Amino acid sequence: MSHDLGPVRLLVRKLQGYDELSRAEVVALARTVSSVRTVGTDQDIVAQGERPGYSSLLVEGWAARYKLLKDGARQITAIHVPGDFVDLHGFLLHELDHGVVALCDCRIAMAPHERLRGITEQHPHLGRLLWFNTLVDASIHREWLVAIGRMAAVNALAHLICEIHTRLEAIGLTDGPRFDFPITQVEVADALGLSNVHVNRSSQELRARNLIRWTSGMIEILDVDQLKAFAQFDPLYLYQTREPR
Amino acid sequence: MSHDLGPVRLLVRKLQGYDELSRAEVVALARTVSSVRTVGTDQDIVAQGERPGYSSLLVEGWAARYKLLKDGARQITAIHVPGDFVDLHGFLLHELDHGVVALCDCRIAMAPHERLRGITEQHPHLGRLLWFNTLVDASIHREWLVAIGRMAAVNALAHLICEIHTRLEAIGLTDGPRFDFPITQVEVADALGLSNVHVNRSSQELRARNLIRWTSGMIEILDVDQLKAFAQFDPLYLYQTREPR
DNA sequence: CGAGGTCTTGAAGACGATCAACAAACGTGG
DNA sequence: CCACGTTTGTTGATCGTCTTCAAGACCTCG
Repeated sequence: MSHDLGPVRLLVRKLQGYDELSRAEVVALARTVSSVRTVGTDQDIVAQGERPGYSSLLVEGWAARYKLLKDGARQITAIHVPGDFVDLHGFLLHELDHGVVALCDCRIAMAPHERLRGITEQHPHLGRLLWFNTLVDASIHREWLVAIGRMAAVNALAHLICEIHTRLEAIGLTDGPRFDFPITQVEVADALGLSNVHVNRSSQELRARNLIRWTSGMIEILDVDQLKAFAQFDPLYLYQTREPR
Repeated sequence: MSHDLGPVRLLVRKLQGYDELSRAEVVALARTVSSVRTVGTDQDIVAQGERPGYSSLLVEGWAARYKLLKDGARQITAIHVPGDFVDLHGFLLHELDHGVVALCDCRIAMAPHERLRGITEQHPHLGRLLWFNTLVDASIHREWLVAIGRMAAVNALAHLICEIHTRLEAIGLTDGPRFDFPITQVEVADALGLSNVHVNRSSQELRARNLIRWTSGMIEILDVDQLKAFAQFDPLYLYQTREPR
């Protein structure tokens, strides 16, 4: 059943981790998505202030939501991996308060807002799962607020690594404790509200503590339990539990 | 029409700022809310990890979502004012990843989750507006990430003051540039990821610049335009525009 | 009037930023 | 396959914002 779903394959897999999906719902979801396009590294998938008539589903590649300050500083507010909608909230918000950039070459599927609205009318349960999906985004925002606001840089970095690993695991994109991490230290810095220099030194500390290995676009967690403890990482906020929603 | 709505009065007013509400929808909303209870200052409205069968609507008073770290540090991830659902997301998330505390004496109305589910089944448009409401929460989270991650303390504080003023204005709880601000500097510090000492000094700077007056639980903005410029405050992220959703 | 919370102030120190330079890795074209 | 330029990662030195600790002033409410 997980074959041949095309662009929605990983999304379906992720949603099935939240609640059971009926066959009709899977079909409805697959029908919601139209064409697929590609976006190159560092290109905007959606620009800030834009009003796209569709939401973008990340099929392949990594992306980030970001906001710019007047002095050019950038804050990344979310990191997205395959199976994530990068702007499902655009369906109801209409005008986006942030941009979305491709962190590496991406394949994007488009879900027209009128069809999403159709789901809320004809498939209330599936509609609730999409709503749920945006609630997990918000939950991740809150966790990042804690990391950025109250944790030391090293611990926040460890936390981010735990989170990404856990999210990739849910869609089958990990190789045990190892996973592709195709983004730069500058981008991590913009996500954690730090300077690139300090991210570099923090990552060195994690390596010196033998918690991770991080080379050429790939991270390996050497001691999962210790890293989680160091980061005070509790995966509850990712809500990867199957319950009737 | 805005009289006699009881506990949902301010919520209805806020939602009407997002989109038109039909009479039937207002009635459905009013019927969703059952009893009202009171919660005293510093008491938990919802405890972290709880699974309440209802969502809490703040009728009167201020509240905050927060998370605690092991060393006792607290990060406030959202500040709520009357008319806000403090945990509408609990409807679908079930277990809360954070606590909610009353910042002053509060009156809380309860919306059972089964009735909220009924709204998504029988009133899809109203359901979308509730979804929308949680999307604005998430948008505020993102803006806070920017403030905490990339702005200097003084500017972040100014930004928070602009936000609260704008949100209170939408529900008619401002007196021109003045509004009740019934929370302590410690609580502001926990929201901005700062120490209370630094919040104190930052607030002094805002006062020295003649941007605000802040005395005995009340703030007055002395120069709205200058304060907004200083905070780089753009209210778009609050989505106070009426559009078909 | 007293007590506890809140605000304010000062001094010292830490964490992270900034600036600048260099090394390593990568991709591209010759 | 190598040469080259560009991006990314790394290091050192200095600086600044914010934290911590501690004490005192203020204020509010019983």
